[in-house]
Amino acid sequence: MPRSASHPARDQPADEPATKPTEAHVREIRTQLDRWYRAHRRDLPWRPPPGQDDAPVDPYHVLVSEFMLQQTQVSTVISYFHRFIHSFPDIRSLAKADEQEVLRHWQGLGYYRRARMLHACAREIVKQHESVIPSDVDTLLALPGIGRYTAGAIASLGFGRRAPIVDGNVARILSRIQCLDVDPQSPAGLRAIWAVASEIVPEKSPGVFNSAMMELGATLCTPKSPRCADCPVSHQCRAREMNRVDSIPRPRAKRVVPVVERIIYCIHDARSDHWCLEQRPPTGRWAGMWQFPSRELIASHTQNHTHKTIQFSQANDPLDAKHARNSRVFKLIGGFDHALTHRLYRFMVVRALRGRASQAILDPDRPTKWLSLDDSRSLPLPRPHLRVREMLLAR
DNA sequence: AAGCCGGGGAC
DNA sequence: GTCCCAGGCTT
Repeated sequence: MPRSASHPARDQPADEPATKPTEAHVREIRTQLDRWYRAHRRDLPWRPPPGQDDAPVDPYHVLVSEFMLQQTQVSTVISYFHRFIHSFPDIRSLAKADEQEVLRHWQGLGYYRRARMLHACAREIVKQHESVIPSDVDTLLALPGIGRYTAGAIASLGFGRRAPIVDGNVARILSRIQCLDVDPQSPAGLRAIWAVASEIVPEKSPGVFNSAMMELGATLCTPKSPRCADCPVSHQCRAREMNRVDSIPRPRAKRVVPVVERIIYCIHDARSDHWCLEQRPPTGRWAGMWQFPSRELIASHTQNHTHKTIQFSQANDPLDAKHARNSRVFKLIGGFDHALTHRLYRFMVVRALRGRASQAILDPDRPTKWLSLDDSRSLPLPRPHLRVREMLLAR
């Protein structure tokens, strides 16, 4: 790319933003960030012990933690990580585990495809790589569930390889440091950010540097109200210099959230004190997990959902909600909302006695099991159905 | 390029 | 209530 002849002083083409920090800035950012991180970092179970930041870590721990940390905050992951490593201490034990058992350890964490991907990834490593986790980015990228962020994280944090990473934190920090007014979600924005990340990651202790970037984003350089006064690289931050920290990166566009009304049938066999659970299909939301039979109450629609009380629309399900409220077979026992990122579920919970009417609810294409509430703990259930089970146990 | 996929922490 | 998080896969 030729430099602009009309701006000979600039070190960037005139038609592009300044995407490369100067060498002096890069040196200072690395130095300050390293010093700050070693002094202030949190102690996390997949990291080396405090004060031993350059000590080797188990790449398997990095692998598991990075899968769990995709789109998930550190504080949420910690307890799941401990239980997971306790049950599956190494790549072989994970590879030979039953998928339902892996899902059960993921229960409540969300984005359940990650669990199945991690399981498939472990099996692939055992099969293709003699149970040794690959250390180079390209080999890692070929494994299921590993994209360029996770590949770079495993290579740098787990093996000390020089590899850039860009997650939500790094994207925000680099946007601010370079004052990049781009959409960090867009391909163009991501290209620019990855380019900066590639320049800035050092040869020496790249894992410490990458961890430091994410730590900074999680604790100081937050989306709102960043604590610039405490930031080790505030003097290298162009957004700070331009007084644009609050507008970079640009907030993403908000979306309308559809409301989905569903009815959950807790079908009880009084003789055995067993309850009916059905398995969800192998794809889509909560894939492969088990639930109390649930059916849509009304077609999804968007609406203002600010009311506190559960108000259900006119039912069009086969049994009719009015019937469900009043009959001897069906009894309304509660309702609650469950918010996902792109949907709001409004659940009505009904207890049903096992019989012909309740049998009509079941989808013949879905596997079912009749279990005591206690025994149902052996199955992976989505969060709303964990809640339903607690409702039944409390009765 | 856009949609899909959970749940919760922090405010 | 809001925003968004140690993203990747599918279409």
